[in-house]
Amino acid sequence: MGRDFIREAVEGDIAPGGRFAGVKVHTRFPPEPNAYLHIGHAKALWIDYGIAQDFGGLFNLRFDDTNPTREEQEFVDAIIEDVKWVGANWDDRLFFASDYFDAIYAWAIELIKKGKAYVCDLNSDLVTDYRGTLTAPGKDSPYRNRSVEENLDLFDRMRKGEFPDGSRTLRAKIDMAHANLNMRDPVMYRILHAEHHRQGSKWCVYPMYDWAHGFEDSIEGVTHSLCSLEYENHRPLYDWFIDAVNAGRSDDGSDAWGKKIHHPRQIEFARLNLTYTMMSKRRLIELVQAKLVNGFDDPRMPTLAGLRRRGYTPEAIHDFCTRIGINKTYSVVDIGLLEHCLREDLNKRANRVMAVLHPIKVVIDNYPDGQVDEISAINNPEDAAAGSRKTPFTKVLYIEADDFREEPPKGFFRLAPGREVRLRYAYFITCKSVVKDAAGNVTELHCTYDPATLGGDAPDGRKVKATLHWVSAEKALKAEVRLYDHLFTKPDPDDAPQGQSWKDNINPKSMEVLTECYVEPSLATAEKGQKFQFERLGYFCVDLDSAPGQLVFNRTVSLKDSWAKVEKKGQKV
RNA sequence: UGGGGAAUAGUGUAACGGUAGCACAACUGACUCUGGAUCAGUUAGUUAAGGUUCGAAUCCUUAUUCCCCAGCCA
Repeated sequence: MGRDFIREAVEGDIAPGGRFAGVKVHTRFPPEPNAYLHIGHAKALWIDYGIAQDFGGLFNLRFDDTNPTREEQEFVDAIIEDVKWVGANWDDRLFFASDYFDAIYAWAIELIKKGKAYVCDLNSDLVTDYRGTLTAPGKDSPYRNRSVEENLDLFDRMRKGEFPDGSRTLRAKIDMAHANLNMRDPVMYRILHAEHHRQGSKWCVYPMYDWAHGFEDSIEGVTHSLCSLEYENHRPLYDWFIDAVNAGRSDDGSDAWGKKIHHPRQIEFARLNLTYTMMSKRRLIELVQAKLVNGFDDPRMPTLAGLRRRGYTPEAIHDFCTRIGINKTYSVVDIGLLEHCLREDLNKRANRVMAVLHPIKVVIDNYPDGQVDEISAINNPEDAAAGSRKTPFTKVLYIEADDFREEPPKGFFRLAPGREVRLRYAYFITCKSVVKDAAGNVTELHCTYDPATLGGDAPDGRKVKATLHWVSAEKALKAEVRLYDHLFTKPDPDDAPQGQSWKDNINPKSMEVLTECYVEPSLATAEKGQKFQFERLGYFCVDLDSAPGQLVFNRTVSLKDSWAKVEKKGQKV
């Protein structure tokens, strides 16, 4: 019960009498190494890997590197790191489509010999012309009926590099009038005099994805080729190619062409879309190249590298992938769900610390000069094992500027002239007076504290309505904090008026850098990537740019802020 | 106007002829040394019209809407 449609199909396939009865379930994640992985890939990855796990099967990581003009080693390395980080385990099954080029080439020769493929001299434009349209049938290439011998000779010379790029292709002989355009004599090989990141200059012809992909899965024994919806129209072609090779072959290998090759089953599902997010690889590359973000691992990017740097955890991503489910319906998931999964995970594991992002100075007038109280603070109320720590309290402190209002609006519980509040784990303080600069801005608060309230409770039982976070002005560490917001201002970045584009919807305030922040001294030894909850503010992690004495934090996600909601509502009225 | 898919609260997803459920969001309230967390509750849905059936989100028919396909990209 509650099983997704793919798992149901797999279950049927491996059941007695099923297509793969008695066979071990085998899946794969087949990225093209031409960009960084994003959260949408994590969904696909988690489906592929999760199904292999659930059925006690095998999972491969395979790079689909059939186009040397856009693939690079940099992306291979980045993808491996990302897949590892997400937590999918391919054991020793890391493969490259390019390692199968010889086998795939041999099958192409076989199809030529079987009269099912031919060398076509039409150039790119003419191939398009001959293909017809969605509603009109195409027409046969004039080269469609070349002899097997001529095709073999020409294809061999294509491989040897005798012809320039684009001058000829090897095509499958299917049906130029087919209602499915993918079946109108698709190109199997194109001539490309390009250096391949693994094959060097060995090849002058490269297989097209459609021709190669089914064989890659076949070679690896993949039972279930899971992919996104746009490949649904291609499935009949993959089946045709495998069937074409298997024609003249038998299970025991006694037929003319030998033994049949494995025929995987492809199942398609809808790719992930997120509100306020762009998932197109092309556009993510564009954002990076146009320097609209600071690289693929910019914490605002939906790339796995970006999410990791932002402070996301693999566990939050797993939870998210599980919750969104699998289907064939176009859908856009609320990014709030991703953030919810993150908060839920971080709430359990991130230690609490105090940090003041927009400091305002507080002087405790009746607190002895030079005195330091080591205040005991709980590291994580959700995890008793996390223990506690000491944090210094002194006469001069910083609190959040937003936690004080000279004229508090209705519903504001925090500090105001004459009001008493609690400083978390420390003392009750009462605001006595305010110091302003020439422009009338509040620069300093003078308060008194009640020594009897050490630890945060009043012996006389009196209550306060607010608890504020604070740091010692003298002992705190100065830090840089980067606040992030959605990269786009609209739930659908493509929602732009006539004449404008998605780029006009980029959020100009997606990053705010605060350089005057103060964090409690216990953070001096925080390591890159380490995650914390800054009490009452949100979850933060130490950025890659951080250095000892030069701490830099990223805001991963804010805490839910019900006061902000109340205040907002008050403004509307 | 060709072919291939898909339609369930605002969003995502269950229900496989038998009480339309869950999660996120939103809104109430309780509790709280984080206006956090937690807990309790509320609002809100089967694209439409016919048909089959004791009974339909589910089966049939028709319509509507949305997505994908005319790279020598993947």
